[in-house]
Amino acid sequence: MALGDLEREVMQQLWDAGEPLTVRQVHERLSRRRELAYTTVMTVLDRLAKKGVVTQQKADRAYRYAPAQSREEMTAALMLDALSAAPDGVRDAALAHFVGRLDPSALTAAIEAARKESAAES
Amino acid sequence: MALGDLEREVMQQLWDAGEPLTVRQVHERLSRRRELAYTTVMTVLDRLAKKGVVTQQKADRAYRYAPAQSREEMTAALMLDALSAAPDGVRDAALAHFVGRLDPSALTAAIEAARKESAAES
DNA sequence: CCCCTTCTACGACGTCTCGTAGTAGATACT
DNA sequence: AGTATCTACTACGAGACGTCGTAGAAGGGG
Repeated sequence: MALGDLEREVMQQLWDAGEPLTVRQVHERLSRRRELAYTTVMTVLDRLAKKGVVTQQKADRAYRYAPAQSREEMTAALMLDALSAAPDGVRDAALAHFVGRLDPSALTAAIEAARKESAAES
Repeated sequence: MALGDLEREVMQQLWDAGEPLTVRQVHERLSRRRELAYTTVMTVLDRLAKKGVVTQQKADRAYRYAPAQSREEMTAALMLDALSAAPDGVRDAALAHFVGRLDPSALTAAIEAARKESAAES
């Protein structure tokens, strides 16, 4: 599920908003930085919905769009995709390469956070 | 640097071979499973070279193609790309999500391997 | 009741990437 | 000289994406 540039910008707005947005709202926010037709935003939101990365809820007469996943979840999912693209024998080595390239303190912090997370959910 | 299906298959052959291959050699290997024109393989290798994921060395009169990176390195790089696509504030949480979704024993094994690796290179 | 605004639905077009391949031209072996 | 082998260049169809336009439903104000 690779997103295009504009698609990413739109997701950005949805995530930043923290609540479902209408096409008009997204269009307004994007219009602060660049000129875009209303229908362009609509098309992009529609495509994102068809891809399943945003959800559509009818409220009043306008649809409201919300991300299907948090930024963290989507990012983690993309990383997992990249990892699982490697054939079985290579996956461990690839993971080792990856962690080797991380800031060690960031890694331990992440492990700690993940541990807390899983403890909290049970 | 997202690769297409055929591009991935070609990379697979190059990695499996462990040595630089000519267009003809790659073509032969791929032909065992599917029918493909020689020039198709050539085009793909050329595109991969232009993307920088394989290197071209002239040997005799035929080019020989070799992966620019190992499978592990490329996979790790892709994971890092996915991670750095997240804005600063989200990156830590994304990493936590990622490690939370890994098999813990795979993770500790990877950390161990990475530690050994960095110790060896110094 | 009719018009204007607001939304969605659907189609369209240009550009890029990718899979797929043909043809032309260089080069070398026989 | 003729044939095989390689690279270079071009091409084309499909699909993704950025970008919009138009048509048509639906509600609010006069």
